[in-house]
Amino acid sequence: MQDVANLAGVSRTTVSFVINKVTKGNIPEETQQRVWKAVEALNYRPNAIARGLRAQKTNTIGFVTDKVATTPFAGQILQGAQDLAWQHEILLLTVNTGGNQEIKETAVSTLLERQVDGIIYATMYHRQANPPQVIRQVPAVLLDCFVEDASITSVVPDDYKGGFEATEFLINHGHRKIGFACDIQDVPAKFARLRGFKDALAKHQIPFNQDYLKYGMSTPEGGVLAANALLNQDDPPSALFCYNDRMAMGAYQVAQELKLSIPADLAIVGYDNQDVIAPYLNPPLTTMQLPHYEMGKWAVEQILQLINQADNQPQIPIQHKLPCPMVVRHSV
Amino acid sequence: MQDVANLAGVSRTTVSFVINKVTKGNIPEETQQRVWKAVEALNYRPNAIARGLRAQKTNTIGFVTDKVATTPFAGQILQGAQDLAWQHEILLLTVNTGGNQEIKETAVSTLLERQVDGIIYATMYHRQANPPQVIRQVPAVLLDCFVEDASITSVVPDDYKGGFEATEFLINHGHRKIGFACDIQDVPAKFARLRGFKDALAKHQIPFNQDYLKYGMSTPEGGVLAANALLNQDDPPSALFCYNDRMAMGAYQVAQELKLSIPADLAIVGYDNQDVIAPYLNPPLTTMQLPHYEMGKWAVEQILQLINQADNQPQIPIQHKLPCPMVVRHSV
DNA sequence: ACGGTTTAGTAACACGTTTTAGTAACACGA
DNA sequence: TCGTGTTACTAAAACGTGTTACTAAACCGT
Repeated sequence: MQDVANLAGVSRTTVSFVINKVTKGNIPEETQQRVWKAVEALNYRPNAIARGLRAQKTNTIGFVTDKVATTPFAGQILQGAQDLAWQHEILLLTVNTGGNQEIKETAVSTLLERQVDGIIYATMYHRQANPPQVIRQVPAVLLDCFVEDASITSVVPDDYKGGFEATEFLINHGHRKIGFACDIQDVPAKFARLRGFKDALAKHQIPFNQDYLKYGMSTPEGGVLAANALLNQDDPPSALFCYNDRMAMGAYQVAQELKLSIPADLAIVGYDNQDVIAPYLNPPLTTMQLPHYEMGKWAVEQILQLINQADNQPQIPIQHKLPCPMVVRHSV
Repeated sequence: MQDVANLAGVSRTTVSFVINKVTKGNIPEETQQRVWKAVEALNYRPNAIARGLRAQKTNTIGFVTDKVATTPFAGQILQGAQDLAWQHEILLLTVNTGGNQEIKETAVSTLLERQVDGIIYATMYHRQANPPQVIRQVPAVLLDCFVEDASITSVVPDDYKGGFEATEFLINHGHRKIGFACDIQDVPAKFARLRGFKDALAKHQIPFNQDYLKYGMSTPEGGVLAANALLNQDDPPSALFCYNDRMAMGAYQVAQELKLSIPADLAIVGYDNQDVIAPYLNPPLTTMQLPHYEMGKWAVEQILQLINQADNQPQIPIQHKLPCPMVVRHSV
């Protein structure tokens, strides 16, 4: 910067004013030109580290994930977060913990050492989480997870509404006998989707039938299991709502074995809109899309708000839900 | 830091010596204890930004990707890079450009402004790339891509060897009539795998048959196209090597339509080991795994080496290839 | 007692910015 | 001629570290 100042024949202060477009510096156009020429000539690039030290603000957001590799959704979350951050000239410092509790703690500490302006704490499926306490020292948003006492702003998919709409979609296509191939694990998404399922039935005066609710692991194998249980009974359902696309994949297999044609003999709706599965099943699967990209964006948006009002008295933390839009293909 | 010094009754210098374990400071054990107590009591956390400014080293590596969301591989690359970086207390500053050339330029500039110690430039499939020139101002490694003149260190999958081994695996299982469902696009991976395919045939004195080489897009639809062309001819192949798992998925569909049972009537080998496809096809697909995780690790390893010898005269850039291990399932 | 060495520590500068407070030079009106 | 206001600019103090060069005291061997 001193070199630029020398070349332009001004002081460092003036260079700073010009570069940062500080108008109250009152720098005439002609001088500004001189400075820019010098910047150009010397290929000068301001040092963001020094700037961060002085400004006490690094334009960096920490992004903590549990498992990034084992899920195809991570990329979408990250992309949403980055796209919005980029617009505000903010970069993401990413750490993933592999679910290891100790690493979680040190990850957040490390990010704080690096003076990030905020932290996004993301999990790869909708669940309750226990982020380290130190995360509260800085604006934070939980993504795809939440804390029990709702004391930290969080954003998750609206699984209830998704379950409701998926079911209603089947009803609106004339189905009355609708089975639910449900995840056997106790996760928030399961309970919400199941409630949505039941409420949609109730809304249309369809009694809930316990025989139309079967469980399996949230894998293709689990889908085979649940679909077999659902379809191999007297008076089987004519439509299946599957907890996720992988279970739906299993249901497709069962349908094929039973010589049921989709959607003529059996309608199927999945969940997740997993991009390597749903479009490539035969026929392509109608499913509910998880708003990963949108959650990423929302989280950054919210962090920015929190940062910009950080000095004011703390707002009460928002618990936000984003809708899961339906992707209609050909399985209904 | 001053507060810690006051509480421990020493100077800032001493605190710095203790925290950084600078032995030539000659600080006796007892004083060190006092300092650590004070650090603990005040919950002091060193400011990595200030440290970075002073040390002219930020322990940060920039990670530039083209498209992270549209591929399930991104997570594995990132994970590999992060795992190794974390061991060295280095964090990753990630930017993804969406393939936009202008964003590429500013992305690298932004990273340089932030004084990253090195830059990894990753693409999501093996190809030639044109990273911005400014990337050369700092240790850099290309991941899954390369520049024409080999002037930047790079790491890519060994597609030739992968194609060779996949083909030889089929030969060793008794197949002589082996078809290749090949990508129609001109990408480096295609040429390398095809060369591997031909060389494996040659090694075993099997003449290359032009009718056993058919093209299609690298999608399930493309797989259907190529597999149909390969199988609907007189004397069709008894085994198929597919350019990737998605094309293999299409081949499975064709096999089903032709009532060919896999692997009895038709053996299939894929490529990529895409985790939501390969294990869930019926039967599970034998395929070549792309070394994404390993490439991530290798890139960081290499960057660290480059950083630690940055003052010496420049080494000649390495062009590294990592093997694609075979994942044997039940399609052969 | 004395010179030299070790021990235990500190003062002060440097890293590259931003920003506050201030100053010369000049214009203008009375 | 003087006071006031504006314009164009700068000196210097932060921001929080790491490190070099230095010192005062204690110790040691002769």
